[in-house]
Amino acid sequence: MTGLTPTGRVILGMLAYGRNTGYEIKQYLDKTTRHFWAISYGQIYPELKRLEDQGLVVGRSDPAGARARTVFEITDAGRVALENWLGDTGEGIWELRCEAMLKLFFSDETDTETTVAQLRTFRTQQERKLEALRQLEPWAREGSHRGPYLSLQLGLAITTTIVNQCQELERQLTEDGSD
Amino acid sequence: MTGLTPTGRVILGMLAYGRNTGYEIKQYLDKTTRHFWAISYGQIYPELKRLEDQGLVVGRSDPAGARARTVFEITDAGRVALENWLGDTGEGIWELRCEAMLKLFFSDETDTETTVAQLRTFRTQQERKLEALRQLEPWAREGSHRGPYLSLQLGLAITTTIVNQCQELERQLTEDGSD
DNA sequence: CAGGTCATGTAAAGCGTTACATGATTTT
DNA sequence: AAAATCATGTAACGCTTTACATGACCTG
Repeated sequence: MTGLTPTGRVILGMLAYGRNTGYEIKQYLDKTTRHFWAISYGQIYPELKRLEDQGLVVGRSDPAGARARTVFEITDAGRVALENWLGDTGEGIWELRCEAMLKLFFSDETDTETTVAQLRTFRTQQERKLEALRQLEPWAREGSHRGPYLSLQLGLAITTTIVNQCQELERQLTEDGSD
Repeated sequence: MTGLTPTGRVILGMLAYGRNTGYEIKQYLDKTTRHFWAISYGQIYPELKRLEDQGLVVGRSDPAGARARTVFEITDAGRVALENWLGDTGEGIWELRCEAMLKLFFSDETDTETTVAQLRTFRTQQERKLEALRQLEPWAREGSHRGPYLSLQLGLAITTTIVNQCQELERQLTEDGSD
């Protein structure tokens, strides 16, 4: 009945949160949900069209001067679809794809120094993410929406743990390189 | 130069770890790397063929009775490719796709009870994962390989944090429902 | 006037899952 | 004899990224 794709759900949510052009959706998404749900222009524009075909959004041309611009709004049917999704307590998508963990898993095929170097690269990557999330904190706490702050807390907890655990593993590997 | 796809790298690693049929690779992978890197039969068999075309693995037919079976082995060139990958300290793939966090992010479009219910579903899912990881621990610790245990420690840390943070958020949401 | 940002879109390719199809062997 | 496990594979479909293409507007 829903027919709503994962991407469609994000877009509907973004529209409900007042982001109303494809461009603006992408900007906001890159700032916020990118850490746990990324999408690209290649999906956004076709999906907006599909959602309009389904009557879940309406777009009207609203050029800024000579620059083309289509402003979208969520419809009542769209709101119902969004609420249905948010209310569905079935298990949702959970996918982790971490090449660093894969390398760690296969690290018996290489030497300890290389593995430590891999861990450091991974930790640096995650520290950068952590920094980005931390800079988001004031904005999320002071905003009128509670959701972004809730999800940010989860993101911060996960990323902090990864950084710390990498450090711990680095320590383990550099310590007992003796036996 | 590499041409090695992400899936190809996993399979090469699995072969190096002594898993030598498509079926056995899938079994082992479902037991271990599934938590941070999943692949399906639909990728394994075609990829084994591609790797053979590239000279990175060799397969020979080794039927058990009348049951067809192809046993693969990693070649010297395959070992080189594997080591190149493991030695490459560039940043690897990191992708998280978490619908629960997405729902949390958009939770201002629904009521608090629904959000708490979502958190509980998510936590239950992660608790199940945690249990599966914990049952893997003795095997990983006592095995001849160190890598699986290292990556398991990371997996346990991440999943534990998710479970705890969900609990904390549930507490936050059920407490200050008063103001 | 150059560089950055706003804004929209498409095409091709790659990646991956799901569902299906088949059949032998082993365990209960 | 049924059920589980071993074992291999394909086809269709869907999702996503990357790269490309275009052009207007704004700021220094």
